[in-house]
Amino acid sequence: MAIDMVDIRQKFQEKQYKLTPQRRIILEAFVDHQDEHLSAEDVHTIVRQHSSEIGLATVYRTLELFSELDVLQKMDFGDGRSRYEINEKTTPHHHHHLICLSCSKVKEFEDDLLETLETVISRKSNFTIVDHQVKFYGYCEECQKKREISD
Amino acid sequence: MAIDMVDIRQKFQEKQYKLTPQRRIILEAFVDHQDEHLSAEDVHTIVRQHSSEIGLATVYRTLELFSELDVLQKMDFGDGRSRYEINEKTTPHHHHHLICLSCSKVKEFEDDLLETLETVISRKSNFTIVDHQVKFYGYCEECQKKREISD
DNA sequence: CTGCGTGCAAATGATTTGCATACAC
DNA sequence: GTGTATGCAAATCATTTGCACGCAG
Repeated sequence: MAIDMVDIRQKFQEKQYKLTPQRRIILEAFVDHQDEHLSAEDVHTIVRQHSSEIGLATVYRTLELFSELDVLQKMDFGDGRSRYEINEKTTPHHHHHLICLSCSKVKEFEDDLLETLETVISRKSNFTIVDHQVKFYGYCEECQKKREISD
Repeated sequence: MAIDMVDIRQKFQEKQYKLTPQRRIILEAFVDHQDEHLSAEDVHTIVRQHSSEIGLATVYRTLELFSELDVLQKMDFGDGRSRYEINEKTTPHHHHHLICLSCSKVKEFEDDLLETLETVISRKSNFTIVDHQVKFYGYCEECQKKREISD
């Protein structure tokens, strides 16, 4: 569940990156906010509370860096900003995102069914699939109830 | 294959929208560039060649309008700009996008398998699914060949 | 006519970048 | 020490918006 700090430290050494306090703090923010899909702004806000000043530009640069190192995964829910989450390399389970059209909350759904589809596509299209991203749009349980009331 | 102009004209009348030359021309751009996933800039460029000046702001407003009317479908391939394609309402087939990580070209893949997955999700998560978007990232046939050569 | 549509320029919002300073290794 | 990181402010890029004018119905 937790991040493998040893692994991360190693990746940093390999690439000659420095493990600065800012980078640690930003990483911490993700550990403290598991499964929350934080945006750069979100991270910046969180980080400012915990500690001193970290420039927004640094947050962006750090998020980019962690994405390259596969520590974080950059994702896009179509709300005009990039969001990030910890990349759990230990769990090969791809999870899909259920995006509520009403309250915009994002839930996750564990599933491996897509592997089948990938095989079909690879075969039919001669397209080598490396990764996929699936988003389902609809209405979450809470918003469905609200809708029933207001209708 | 072609757009149903009668249908579109009707939608416009219903909503009291005007079918201006600009709007026609922009629509034409999509007819002339089927399956090409045009961005606002793309449309603007295309349109400028064919005819006189159409402001970029107008292009944006028009694309937004057509999306609302379900004439176009707005999509996001993560390249920092929205892209649009004609919404073929006649074909209920959802097609998925295969995005090449090497040449960035986007191919399409027809498939209905996801309906199964939607049912599973709805049942397990109490999430009412309205729509989905699936993107597969990988390497297209051409780029695979190039890779073999350069490796 | 009349209000919706357009073009232009200016505003916005997320993200990036240049540069002088600061600090991890 | 030395080159990478950081913070700040300015730059960039896609998209949006305000406003006076133009034209489709």
